Amino acid sequence: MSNYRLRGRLWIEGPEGTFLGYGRVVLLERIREHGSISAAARSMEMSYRHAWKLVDSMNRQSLQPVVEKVTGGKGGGGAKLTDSGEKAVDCFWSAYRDYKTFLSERSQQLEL
Amino acid sequence: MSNYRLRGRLWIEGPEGTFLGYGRVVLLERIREHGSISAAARSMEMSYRHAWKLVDSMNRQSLQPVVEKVTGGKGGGGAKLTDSGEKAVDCFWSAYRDYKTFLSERSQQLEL
DNA sequence: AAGCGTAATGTTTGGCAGGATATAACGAAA
DNA sequence: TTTCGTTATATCCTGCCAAACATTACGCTT
Repeated sequence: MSNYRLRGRLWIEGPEGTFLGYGRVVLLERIREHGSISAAARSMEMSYRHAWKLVDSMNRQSLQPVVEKVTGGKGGGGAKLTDSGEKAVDCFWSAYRDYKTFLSERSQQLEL
Repeated sequence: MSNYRLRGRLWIEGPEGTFLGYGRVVLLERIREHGSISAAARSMEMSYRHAWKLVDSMNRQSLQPVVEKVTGGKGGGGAKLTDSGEKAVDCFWSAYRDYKTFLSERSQQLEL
């Protein structure tokens, strides 16, 4: 067995650059779990501002928004993952799994 | 056809982190072409310092050095790609080709 | 009307990777 | 012994991006 292994990063590119990546998808799942961008950000030690920008970027690049947001109101508002968001999450994880498989298999064939 | 496509980065990881990546391999090829680290760096608008560090990192992580260096002497010295370096370059490009193919094929299957 | 916690957005700060700069060591060739 | 362009290495400088901080808007609840 070799000292070396193949590694990489994967993302889905949209009109404005990155649409979905590992961190973005985890953020979406946290939003689903916590019901707000701010709670999701806190839960993963990300600044609210950064989280908000990521959500904004994803929504801008998606025909249907991935996250629906309510500002003001009971509890100050919140955010929820849309059906389109769920689909995006699934789509990314599916590609991510295949990608991990590829890296793992191709790693064995490294000749050095 | 979708507005989205899969993109990624690929590298070969060694004991100290990145061993070979796209930029590093191009640097190795430039060294083969120009016969010195400094000329190679100039040719790709990379600082000598940066290029030197990359070569040093690759050599440290390889059983056999990928680049042999001569300091002083005719023309001030120089550097050449070793057989081991050639093999490393080939190995990376081979994996890179497969990676590109994977990304391209998997991109078509994106459902969003 | 006041309070609450969130969304939304602007401004400032800080960390650090890489570039720029400087200088020494090197050794063949003239 | 001088010259030359390279390798080798330390130190300073800078541009960028994320984090930190600050503020406003919002609308339901009480």
